[in-house]
Amino acid sequence: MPELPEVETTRRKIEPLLLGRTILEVQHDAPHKYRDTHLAAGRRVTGLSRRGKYLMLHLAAAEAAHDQGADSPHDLEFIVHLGMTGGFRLEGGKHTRVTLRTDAGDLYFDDPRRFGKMAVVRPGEYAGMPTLAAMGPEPLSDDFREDFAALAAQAGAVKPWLLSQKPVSGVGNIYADESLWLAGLHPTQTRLTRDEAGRLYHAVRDVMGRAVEAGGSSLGKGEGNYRQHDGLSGLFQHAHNVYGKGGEPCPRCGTPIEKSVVAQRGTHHCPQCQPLRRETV
DNA sequence: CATCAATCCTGATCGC
DNA sequence: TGCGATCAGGATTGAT
Repeated sequence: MPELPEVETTRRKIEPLLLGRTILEVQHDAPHKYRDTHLAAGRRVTGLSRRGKYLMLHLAAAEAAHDQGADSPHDLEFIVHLGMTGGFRLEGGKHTRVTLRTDAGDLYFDDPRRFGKMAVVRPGEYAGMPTLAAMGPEPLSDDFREDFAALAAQAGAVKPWLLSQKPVSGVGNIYADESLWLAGLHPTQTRLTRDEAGRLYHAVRDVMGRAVEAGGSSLGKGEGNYRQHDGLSGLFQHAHNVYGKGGEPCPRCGTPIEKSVVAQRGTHHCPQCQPLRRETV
């Protein structure tokens, strides 16, 4: 399930395949999921960026001057969300949903469960994408500061709060569980103290930083799992401490990891290391 | 406004 | 071994 580290890895991997290329055509059969992607035809990719779990191809007129190095101005953004199972491939297959035809070859978007979405918009016009419009700071940027403690002090259950993308961007189910374990916080803890918020801040940065370095997490053997465009796996799944490890001993204290459901998501935590602090009213 | 549940999807896995 | 039921979950929408 692509979260920030997987999307960032995807960005880095497909950048050399798309940068400077002209998109000739975008083929698909689901206009509702891939809105206005026909507008990309005839435009050149001048850069690839990422915001949270969203990938953006910067598009400019094909005849615009070819700047070297820095990203040149663009007048359209081709936004891609990988959903649960989306990913780019060098060859088409059974689950190819979108084909990007370029002047330097084709790139295929595979998405078995069809949760992925695309849209072409004017830069920054995210009215139709409320989560992107209200996106919190990048966890690995200087915009993410410990002053998020002020927000955390007012927050409801901490895991759903993280998953909302508002306090910080790019955290999904896997990295929420891993960050909360590292911070020693119960998934349903509310109204974090300053100390708790500080621990969570550092845990999110640590987990996300290491996961990006590892190329993200690749889980399971099935087709629907995250892979890089060349079929390579990320490595961070080997560093998971709690996700997918219900019943196994906590790496820190040996207590069996508990599996539960929080906010309709499979949730893993150590009852010993991550106790729920009762509100003292 | 905040919280919660339903919805979209289909391959993998589980239970009998 | 087969087959139906269940699980997985990010973002959005609708309900409370």
